[in-house]
Amino acid sequence: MLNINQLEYLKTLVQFGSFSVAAKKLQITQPALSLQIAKLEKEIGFRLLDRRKRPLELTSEGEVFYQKTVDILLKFQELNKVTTDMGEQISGNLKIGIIPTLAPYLVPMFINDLNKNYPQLQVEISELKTEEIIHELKMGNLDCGILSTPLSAIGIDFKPLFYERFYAYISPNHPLCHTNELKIADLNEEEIWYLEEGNCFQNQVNSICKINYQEQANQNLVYRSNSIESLRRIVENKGGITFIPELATINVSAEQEDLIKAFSEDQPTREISVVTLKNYAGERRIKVLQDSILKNIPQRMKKQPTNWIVDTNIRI
Amino acid sequence: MLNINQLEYLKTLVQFGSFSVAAKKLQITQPALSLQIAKLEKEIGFRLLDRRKRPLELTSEGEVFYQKTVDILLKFQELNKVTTDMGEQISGNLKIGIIPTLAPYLVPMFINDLNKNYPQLQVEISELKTEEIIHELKMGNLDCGILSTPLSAIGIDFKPLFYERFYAYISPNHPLCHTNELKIADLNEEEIWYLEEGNCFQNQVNSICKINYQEQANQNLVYRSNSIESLRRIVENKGGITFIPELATINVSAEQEDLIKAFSEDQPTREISVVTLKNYAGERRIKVLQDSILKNIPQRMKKQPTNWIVDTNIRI
DNA sequence: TAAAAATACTCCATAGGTATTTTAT
DNA sequence: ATAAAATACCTATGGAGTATTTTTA
Repeated sequence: MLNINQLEYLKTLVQFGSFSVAAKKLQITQPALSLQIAKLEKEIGFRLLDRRKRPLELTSEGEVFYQKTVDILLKFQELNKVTTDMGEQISGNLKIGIIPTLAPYLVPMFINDLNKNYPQLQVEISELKTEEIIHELKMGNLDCGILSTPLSAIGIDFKPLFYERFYAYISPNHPLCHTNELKIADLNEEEIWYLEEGNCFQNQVNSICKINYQEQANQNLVYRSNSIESLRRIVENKGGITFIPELATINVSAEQEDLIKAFSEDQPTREISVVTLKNYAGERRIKVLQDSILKNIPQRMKKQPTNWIVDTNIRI
Repeated sequence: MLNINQLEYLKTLVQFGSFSVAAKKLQITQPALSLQIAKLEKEIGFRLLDRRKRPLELTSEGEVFYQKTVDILLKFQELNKVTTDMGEQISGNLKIGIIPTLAPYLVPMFINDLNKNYPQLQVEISELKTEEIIHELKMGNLDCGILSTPLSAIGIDFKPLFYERFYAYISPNHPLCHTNELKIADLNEEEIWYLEEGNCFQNQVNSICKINYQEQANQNLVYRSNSIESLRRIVENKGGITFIPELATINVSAEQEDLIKAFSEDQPTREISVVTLKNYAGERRIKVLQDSILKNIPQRMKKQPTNWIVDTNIRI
């Protein structure tokens, strides 16, 4: 008789493309995994995987079976959420995906509070880009994501949490460092350091500056980073300008403080939301997360600004 | 660790409202069932059922859990259909619900052919009314239904199979038995024998005759039957008229033949379809059923008539 | 030839059985 | 008082482990 474990095993196996690697992830031995997959294949009467390929590949029938498998496991997780969500105190685990331009600043703000108030709740945080978060949500590998919205992806719901302004971070050697009235139009895009493509923060910066991506070969350093902190260091050491989000302006040294410049008018802002699958069954734990975050961020960031909310341009 | 069997057990237990009855249906002993449900409850941390009620009742948390359970079991059946649908020859089982005004005439026409050509396919047929068929489909207890359409029910697909005319069945003592030009308007609704309410055939008869239901107390016999055959016997013995569907006009004795009267103009017709859940995973076995039926019914019934297709007035 | 998957076997957890007691109408 | 559910205990199937061989990139 077909069982849930076998499906779980199949999913992991397909995800990692190797019996031994998947077995390790599943915390069982490789022979145990081989055996269960073999049993599953015998039960259903056809081969799920082509063992000659490395990494392993699904057969065409296996492909269909695998899709249904992912479906079922999702439903199963829903069931588990329902049960843990019903207990007296929130328990179980909460897997959160957070975009890299937010994670290092936001996580320290709420995580201790959350852990302290809900000691039974096992929190797992992964830094992932928006697309990755959506994908992992749909695969049932995450409970929720914290990322910038609006965003249109089928089967996904989002609830705005707070609003975060964009700031400029300007080298002390740069003339704009001393201006009082910084405007977007004053920025020279040749002097700006960028995040690697695929970060939604960067999409937004492009849209703010109306840049069409093209590699700038006229600089002697091209450094596309995934982290705001890296760019900040570059600006400090090599000059130039970068964009930083509001949460990155909190708890900085006095010298760094001097390099942070708000825009004087028409301040660009990004909306940060919690996203889940539609019909996600763990409402209560999401509420708890939301509350914990809102309790620990500056008051002013909670209300929707009337000015410029920069779209993410993400349509999945 | 929560497993599929336990969910299957829960579903059956809720369905039958008794441990001992459900255990029997599940082909296990009552203690085995009690134990598994107890384990399940321990695992999830709350009581699923109120044992003090008889029949057993779900607790309020149990209600939520049960809904998800039905969901999962449906998905699981999908998976099983996928696998059996993929094998060389069609195998597994096919649970069909057929409305009572169709079943006794249609089933004998195709069942031998189907069994002979697909010996590996275990066919289970239940006579059920339309609403029951829809409900059982949604509960995952049926693969498909054969009933009269059009019908609007969310999550349900239907494919027309054939078209069946309504005939009058008239007592030999009745003057209309000898007319050549029978019209709907000639019928006196006081003389007509009816099926019990809830049969879609009866809805259609009402609509044909433009009757608004009201118990006719002026007769010395009120007999609301669930079967066409019963009404036919009544007409033969007590006189009067009833409606019969076209398939009930085939393979009848010479005497009965004489009592069957077609309507001379504007012949009312019902559309018969195969219904499944949307996204039903066993497409191939449904195709096989369809082909077997179409192969064995009169050629003329297969083409959509231009005249009067009577609506079922079923909106679920 | 080295890493990965399959096979052989051993062990133990647990689902399910029988017998019996407890509970509820 | 009787029927239904829970409990106690036993058995056996099968999942997971270790050791080893076979496969294939």
